[in-house]
Amino acid sequence: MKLTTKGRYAVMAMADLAKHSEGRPVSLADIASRQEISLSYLEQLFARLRRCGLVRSVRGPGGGYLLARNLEETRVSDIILAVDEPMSATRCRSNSPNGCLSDGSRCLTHDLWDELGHQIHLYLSGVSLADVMNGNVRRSNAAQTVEPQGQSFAAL
Amino acid sequence: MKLTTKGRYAVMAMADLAKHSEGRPVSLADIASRQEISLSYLEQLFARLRRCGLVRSVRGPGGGYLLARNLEETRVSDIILAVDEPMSATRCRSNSPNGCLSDGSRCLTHDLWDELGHQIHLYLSGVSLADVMNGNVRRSNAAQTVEPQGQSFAAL
DNA sequence: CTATTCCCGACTAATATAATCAGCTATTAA
DNA sequence: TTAATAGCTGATTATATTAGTCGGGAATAG
Repeated sequence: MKLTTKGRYAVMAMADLAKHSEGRPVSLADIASRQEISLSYLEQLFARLRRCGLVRSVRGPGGGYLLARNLEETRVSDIILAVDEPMSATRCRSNSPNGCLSDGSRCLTHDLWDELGHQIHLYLSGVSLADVMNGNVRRSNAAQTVEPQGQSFAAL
Repeated sequence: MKLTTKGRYAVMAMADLAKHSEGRPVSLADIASRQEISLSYLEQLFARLRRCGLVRSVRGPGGGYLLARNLEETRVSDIILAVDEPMSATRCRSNSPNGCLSDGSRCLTHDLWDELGHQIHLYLSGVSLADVMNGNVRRSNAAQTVEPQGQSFAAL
């Protein structure tokens, strides 16, 4: 799972859609002006969101987009996966479908990226649009096998 | 915390260094050829790693780089933070030092990105180079407040 | 019919990553 | 003292991705 501003745009737009739609379609032009994202760029993003079944479109005047599922079933991970293509597979240049030879064996960091991706997905698939809307997002209780180190994480 | 191939290169290189140094400096040329990364690019990365105190350099023939700390104290998060500059602060265009006004209130997704960054940092700061070397990486027990959904995470 | 809005593909611009190049400095060893 | 090694630096180029633009097309409500 790649984490770029592209996915952020998509989530912002979906949150905006969720907030301003009350059963009625919301036009991209509205979302664009509220979120300050270019209309054409939004169109590209929503094309993907639609293909992935996250939104439904309604054409013509008064048209726009509707959430295809309800708030609780729309997960942030789905949104990001819809618009961002997957990371270039750990950059292990191997072609074997899990091979990843670097010194003859599996490259040292393979499992790390694999597991990191898993962790991120785990977190984001546990957050729905409903959670985002309601501020049900803060809960810092992740994997905690190692004792924390005296160190700031200013930059996150 | 930005997650790009740049940080991956750095972690791969550090893992390689850890593996092939037995108290003796390892030259970037060796790492470059083993990991198939361009030498000059590695030099750029190691310049940062050195400035952040993660490695020590030894010049002259037989020189190269040494880990500045021991394996257990060198965390993956440190390596990535050293080479990747921090994410552009959630793309909230606000300047107020926590403001982030989008509709007049804090933008809807702010806390989400904030918390995601926190989660990622939490995970990566819990993994040391020693863990990477020993394969002590797999342990999928992250925040699990919401029941898992029937859905594949193929792409990570 | 006409305005609205989704839809689509191609194109451009801006930025970041990755790589290259030329030349320097410190250090070892012959 | 010289030559070779290897770190160090800044400037430059190449490539990829993100972000945005443009010009049109198709559906639909009024």
